[in-house]
Amino acid sequence: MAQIQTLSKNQKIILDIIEKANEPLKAYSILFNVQKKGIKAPLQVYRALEKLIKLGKIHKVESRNAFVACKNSNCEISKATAFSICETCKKVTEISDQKLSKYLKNFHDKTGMIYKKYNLEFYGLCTTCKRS
Amino acid sequence: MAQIQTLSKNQKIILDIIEKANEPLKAYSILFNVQKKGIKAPLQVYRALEKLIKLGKIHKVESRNAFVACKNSNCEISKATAFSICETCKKVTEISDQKLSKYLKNFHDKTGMIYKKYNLEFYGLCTTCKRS
DNA sequence: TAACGTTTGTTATAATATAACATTTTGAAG
DNA sequence: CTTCAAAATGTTATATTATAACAAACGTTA
Repeated sequence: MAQIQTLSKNQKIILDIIEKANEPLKAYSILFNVQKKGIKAPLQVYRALEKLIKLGKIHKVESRNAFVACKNSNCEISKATAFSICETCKKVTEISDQKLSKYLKNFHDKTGMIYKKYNLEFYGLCTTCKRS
Repeated sequence: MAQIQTLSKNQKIILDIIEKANEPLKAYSILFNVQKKGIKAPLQVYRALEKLIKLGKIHKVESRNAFVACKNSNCEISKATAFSICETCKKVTEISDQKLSKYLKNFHDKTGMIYKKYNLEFYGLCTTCKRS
């Protein structure tokens, strides 16, 4: 809550739109939505997005080039994200599974590489689309 | 081996370049590389890439918009991919870890969604960059 | 050969993202 | 309160990534 105060004008406007959407938004669709509020250029949107990602307020769904609000207070500043994506209805949901995140946080391979961050995207059929 | 025979001319050319590269290649850098071989348009490259992905010969590294040859005979036709990405030197390696892939293949969340596919990207520091 | 799916070739354009530069706002330190 | 630096803004231009739409050729296999 205190942190929201530190957001700038553009950042607030754009976070607000992303939070109110019930689906990931594309940068240019955000741009279209905020033009009435005086944000005219792509770069203004991309800059706000970049900052919001750094703050962990939003995530980028990489395989969709879309941006979604973080529903998980435990994302640890955008370091660890997992999504489920329905290939039929395109619905994207942030997965919040303690076991999964613990498993991945502790994962290390043979090479000895240090992992600071990950992004996981599952694709499949959601329960609604499964039925039909 | 038998399968490689069924690849078309463009598909072979493009797979060959991706396999010989020791890093993920961007579509337009592939395009640049094959122009001497008569492939002139982006669409020719993208079409071949799409097919090669379907066949599991290559993968797309989503967060990089780049394409890399599959080093894993057990990717099951591109259904399950995991990469490690060094944020310093940008090196991308396909992770081949039985336990990890088994864990993710069997993962299911509360929603009951069926997962047919996933893509996981770890970001961090590789051993070489760690030292310096 | 006829019919079909796949691949190719081509032009044009859509969609996504960043470079470069000038200016303004903000917040903390003196 | 002023000054300074960091952050944010505004703007134009351009780079990068990807697909639409259409016509033609190829390769099976009936």
